Amino acid sequence: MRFVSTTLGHALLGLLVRQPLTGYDLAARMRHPIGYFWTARHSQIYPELQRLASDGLVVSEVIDGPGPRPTRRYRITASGRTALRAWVTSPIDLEPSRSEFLLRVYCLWLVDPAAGSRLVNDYRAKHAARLSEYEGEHANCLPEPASGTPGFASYATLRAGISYERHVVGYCDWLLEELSAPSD
Amino acid sequence: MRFVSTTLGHALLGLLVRQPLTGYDLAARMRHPIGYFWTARHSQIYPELQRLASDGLVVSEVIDGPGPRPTRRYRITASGRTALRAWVTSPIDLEPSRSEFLLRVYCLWLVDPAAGSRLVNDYRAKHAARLSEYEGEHANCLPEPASGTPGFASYATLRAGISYERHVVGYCDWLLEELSAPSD
DNA sequence: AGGGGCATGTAAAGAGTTACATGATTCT
DNA sequence: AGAATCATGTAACTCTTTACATGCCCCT
Repeated sequence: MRFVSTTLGHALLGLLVRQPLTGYDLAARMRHPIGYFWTARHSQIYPELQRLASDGLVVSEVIDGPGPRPTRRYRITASGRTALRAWVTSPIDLEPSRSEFLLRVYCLWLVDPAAGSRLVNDYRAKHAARLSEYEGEHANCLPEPASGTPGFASYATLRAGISYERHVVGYCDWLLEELSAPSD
Repeated sequence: MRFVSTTLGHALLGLLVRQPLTGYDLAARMRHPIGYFWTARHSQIYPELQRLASDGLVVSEVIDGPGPRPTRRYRITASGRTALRAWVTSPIDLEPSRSEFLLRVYCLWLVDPAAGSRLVNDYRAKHAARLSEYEGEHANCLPEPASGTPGFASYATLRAGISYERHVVGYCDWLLEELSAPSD
C-alpha cells in the first residue's frame, strides 16, 4: 500500500472520492467549501496531482477543453481510496493553531482603548459576516442529511464552521466589553 | 519608520516589549504561552532576531553564559516599539484556518461509525485536556488584571483559548451523538 | 474587439520543520 | 558518569504564496 505524504494530497483525494474532477475544479473546491478548513492554490494542486498519479492513487483521462494544454479529468483509484480511508482514522496530533489576531490581542495594552476596540470590532464584523453566510447555507441544507453519507460529512464541517464563528463573535463581544468598561 | 515584514518578527517584538530576553528565552516563550496561537522553533527565531537587529528594531548586548558562542540579551528599541504599535491596529484580513481534523470529518462517511467515533473521541480528549490546563491557569490569575496592562492582554488570550477549546469539545460532543444515533 | 471564465502548467521566493553541530553548567 | 538544561547557530528540505506564461471559448 502506497502512502500519501501530504495533507494536501489527502484533501484532493477527499474531493475525488466523491466525484471525478479536473485540476481546475479541484482548485475551485479548495476555495469553497474546503477552503474554510484547508487552502491551496492551483500552483500547488497541479504538481500534487502529478505525484498522486505517479503513485497510482489517481488516474487521469484527457477530455475536450480549451487552452494550450490538454484538459485532464482525474479519478481516484482503488488504492487511492484505501489510502484515504486509512488516513481518516489514523492517530491525530493536536495541531498548532496560528492566529495573528490573538498575537495582536497580546499586544493590545500598547494602544489606547479606542484604537483597540476598532481592531476588535473590525475582526468581529468579518467573522459575523461569515457566520451569517454559513447560517444561510445551513438553512439551505435542511433536512439534515443522514449520517454515513457524503452529504452528512459536508454538513458536519458546516456545523463546525458555525460553532467556530459563534465562538469568535462571542469572544470579541466579551473583549469589547472589557475594553469599554476598564474599571468595573 | 522601518516595517517588520513577518508575523514572527511581530511576535518577538511583542515579547521583547514586555522585557529584555535572550534568543533561548524567546524560544521558550514561543512554546508557552505564545505557542497557543503562534509557533516558531529556535532555528527560525535566531535568524529573525538578526534581521530585527539589522533593521534597528532591537539591540543586543553580550552577557555571561554557557556554550561555544556568546549569549545575547535582546532589548526592543524606540523604533521597534513604534513599529509594533502601528502593526497592532493595522487592518487585519480573515485568516485562512487549517484543520486536518475537519478534513478528516469531511471524509468520515468512508469509514464505519465505530472507527469514526474513535477518531472524534481521541481528538475530543486532547482538547478537553488542554481545556482543563487552561482552566487551571485561569484560576491562578484571579483577580482579573486591570484592562490596559500587559497582564490583562495575557489574560485575554487565555480567555480566547478557553472559549476555543469549549467550542471544540462541544462540537465533538455533537458529532459523537450524531454518529451514535444515525437514524434519529 | 475586449473582458471574463476555463484550463494547465512552471519559476522564484518566502515561511516553517527537521536535522546537524558545539560546549558549558547543574543535577542525580 | 551520564542526563538535562542553558545557549546559539547553520543546512537541507518541505510547504505555501506570488508571479509568469499560454490560449480557447463565450458573452456583450
